[in-house]
Amino acid sequence: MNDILNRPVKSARKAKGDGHLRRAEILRAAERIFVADGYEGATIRKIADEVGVSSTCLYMHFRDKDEILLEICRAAMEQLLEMHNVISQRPLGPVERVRMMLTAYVEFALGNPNAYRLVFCASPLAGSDQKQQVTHDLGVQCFERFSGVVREIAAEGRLRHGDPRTVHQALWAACHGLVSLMITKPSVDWAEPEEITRVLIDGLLFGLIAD
Amino acid sequence: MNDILNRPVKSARKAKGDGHLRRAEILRAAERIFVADGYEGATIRKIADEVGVSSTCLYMHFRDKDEILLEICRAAMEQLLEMHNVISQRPLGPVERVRMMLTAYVEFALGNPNAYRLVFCASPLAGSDQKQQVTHDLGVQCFERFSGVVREIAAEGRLRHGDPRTVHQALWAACHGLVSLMITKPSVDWAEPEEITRVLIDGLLFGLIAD
Amino acid sequence: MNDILNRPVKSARKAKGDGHLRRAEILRAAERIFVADGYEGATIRKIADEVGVSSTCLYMHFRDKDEILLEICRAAMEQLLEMHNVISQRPLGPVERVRMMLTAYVEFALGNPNAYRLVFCASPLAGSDQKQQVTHDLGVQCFERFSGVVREIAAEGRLRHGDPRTVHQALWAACHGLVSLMITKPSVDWAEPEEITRVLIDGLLFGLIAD
Amino acid sequence: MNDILNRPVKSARKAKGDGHLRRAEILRAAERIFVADGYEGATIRKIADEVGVSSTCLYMHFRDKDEILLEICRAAMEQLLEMHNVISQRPLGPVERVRMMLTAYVEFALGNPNAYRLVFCASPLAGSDQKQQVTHDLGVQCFERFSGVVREIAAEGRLRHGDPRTVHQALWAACHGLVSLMITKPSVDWAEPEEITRVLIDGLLFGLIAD
DNA sequence: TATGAATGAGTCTTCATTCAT
DNA sequence: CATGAATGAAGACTCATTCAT
Repeated sequence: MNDILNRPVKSARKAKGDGHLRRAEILRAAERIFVADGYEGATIRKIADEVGVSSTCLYMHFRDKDEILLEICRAAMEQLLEMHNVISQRPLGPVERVRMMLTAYVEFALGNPNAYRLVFCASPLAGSDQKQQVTHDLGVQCFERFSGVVREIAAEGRLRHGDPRTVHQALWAACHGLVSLMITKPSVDWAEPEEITRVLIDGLLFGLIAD
Repeated sequence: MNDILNRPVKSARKAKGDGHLRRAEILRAAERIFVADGYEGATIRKIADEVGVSSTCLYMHFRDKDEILLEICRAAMEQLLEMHNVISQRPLGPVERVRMMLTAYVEFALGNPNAYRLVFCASPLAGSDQKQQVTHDLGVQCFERFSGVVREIAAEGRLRHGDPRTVHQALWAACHGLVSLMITKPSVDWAEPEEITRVLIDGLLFGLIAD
Repeated sequence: MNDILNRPVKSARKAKGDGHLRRAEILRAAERIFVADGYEGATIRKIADEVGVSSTCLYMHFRDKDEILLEICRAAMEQLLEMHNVISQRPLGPVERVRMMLTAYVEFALGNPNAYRLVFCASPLAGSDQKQQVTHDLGVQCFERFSGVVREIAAEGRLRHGDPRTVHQALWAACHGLVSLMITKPSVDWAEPEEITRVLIDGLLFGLIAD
Repeated sequence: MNDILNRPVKSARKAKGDGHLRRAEILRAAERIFVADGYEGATIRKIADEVGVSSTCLYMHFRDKDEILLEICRAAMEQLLEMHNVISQRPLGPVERVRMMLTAYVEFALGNPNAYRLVFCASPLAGSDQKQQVTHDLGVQCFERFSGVVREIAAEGRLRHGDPRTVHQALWAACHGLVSLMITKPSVDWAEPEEITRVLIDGLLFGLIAD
């Protein structure tokens, strides 16, 4: 599959690295499978095969299946949160910051479709309590980042309709819709991502926020 | 060996009717389970028990599990399409018709969350080819309904930004985002459905379409 | 393995009987395996193989592994209890009844070593709560049968040492010891079962009960 | 290839001593676990964790799991045999020596319930050949200790019933029954251990041996 | 002497599906 | 039209054991 044949074969067993690497390798494989086959389809065996190790081996690095998938989410979401932190501290007007945040959100999601889906598209009905709790928390945490800046705008009396919470949720939802559809319906003849993102966000901000 | 043929057929279990009714009955039961437990949770056994027949019996009416769930989707989507048809023929301006369509779309999705999810949130990569094809077709068909009316608006030169396709996709995506988030994140403290729907759609239309 | 080749082969699947028989057949096979390999060694697969069916098939007749083993115990213990009931109602003196009961107990155990072991030799630490409860209840129920008749003897003032409970427990324990050792240590050069049973019981009764 | 010999042995983990001590340490840990969780519950991992070393390490001191557990039994049984040796050499009448031996046997078993169980309650059919052989030998060896003294009594013509072998086996069996029941049925409302032991042994000796 | 990493065989259980009647 | 009985493939997970260092 890769250039394994060129490396000096030291043993029948894999001896790739020292633990830390193997863990990361499993996470990458799990993410690929999860992306391709969904949560239920991402079985321990498939992941193990993809890595090229035994199923048992996964249990040396993760307590159980959930821990693997959850770890994927956590890692991805942290990036998103960090991006929002950076934007928050820029010396810009609130509308501009919201625009940047939403744009970053869309870009992030399109660049990390798998993790995005696990956190934002998975049914809350399915899966263990633990999983629910973690994905829910991640989602909410992320969502809350928009909250402050929208309230700033509201404080300036610039909301055309609705209260801050409603506007905040509507903005988030619209962006989520764009990315989730583009991810799950790739066969649709979508407009250029940047173009449609701009149209959607500009339209929304123009429609909801007064000068 | 088995004198069952001589006994007056008076099934202890069910004597509902012949065939057509049974099929519908299965669909209703399957929908209930599917709504309650999601796709993976809707096992053949559960459905059969809910109907009160043997698992084998389901296979007399449907080829396999997918066919059952897909049939549920098809039925649901037909309602949505029909609603759009009705709206299309109303003697109203195009913007008004778009507003009604989007509103109806959101209401429909919130009222049929599981069918909606199967069609619009499931990964297109997962599942059987048949399922993929069907859900994809249903989704696209539904999406196309918006297309005409947006082009009408564009023909009147009223689009503030973007070409008709982009606007059309943005509108759809925004509504999809609202419903899919409300469905998958019920624990979020959502604004009133009607209020947020109105804010989102009005904001979008105001932002994207000029008078 | 057996004369299966001579029977008219009707189908690749087994079609032995109508459910009731299969259940009994599984119980018999499970008992054989359990006897040979102990509780942990009696795996679902081994039992299924012994019966000649798939593992899955066992789950059509029993909820889980415990239910199988427990059913074996229950059935066996009922025989023992019934024997004691019969003896209780004989018009004999209490010492004679106790002697018969103990003798019957030993004979039963030697004739049903497997079930006996599951109920009386299995560690109370191992296994599910359900299993513990059931085997414990069976054991206690059985043990209690001796209780009444020993109290009768005590009421006649004929106990040489100890209170009724102590004597009762000592009698039971001694018989249990005999059978459990004969079962678990077959390689010991045991005296004739009837002879040693008689010597033990007569010795005990003589030693503990005055004329 | 391995310069470990040149390094100053100063294990970061444990520097308890060299080999002999570690072996003993493992045995103690294994016994704790074995006592708490039974044979099947005493996994290699648990034992290793209890000691604070890796699982692999156990294999440097013992061939396999059985060897560990067997060693525990052997050690325990040696104590019992030693006790019997001491009693044998006391200048007492044979009946008195038998009484002391049986009492010591019961006390020992109640004090070492899990070792006792492994040797005397485990099915001889289950488990590896090695284990069978060892536990069997231990059991028999222990059993034989009673033999001589009972023959002494018989030589004095004091057996009320049965031949020496039968009486010998009956005595042993009764004591085994008491301890094995008390061990496996702790929830029974047992009489005081000393009281019931005395009643059982005195009753038996009185019933089987004439003055 | 000890380890971290890995394995293969095995555990129970559940699922969609099919056969013979 | 419907069933009871059965199946094979797969699920997650655990165990004793063994490499290479």
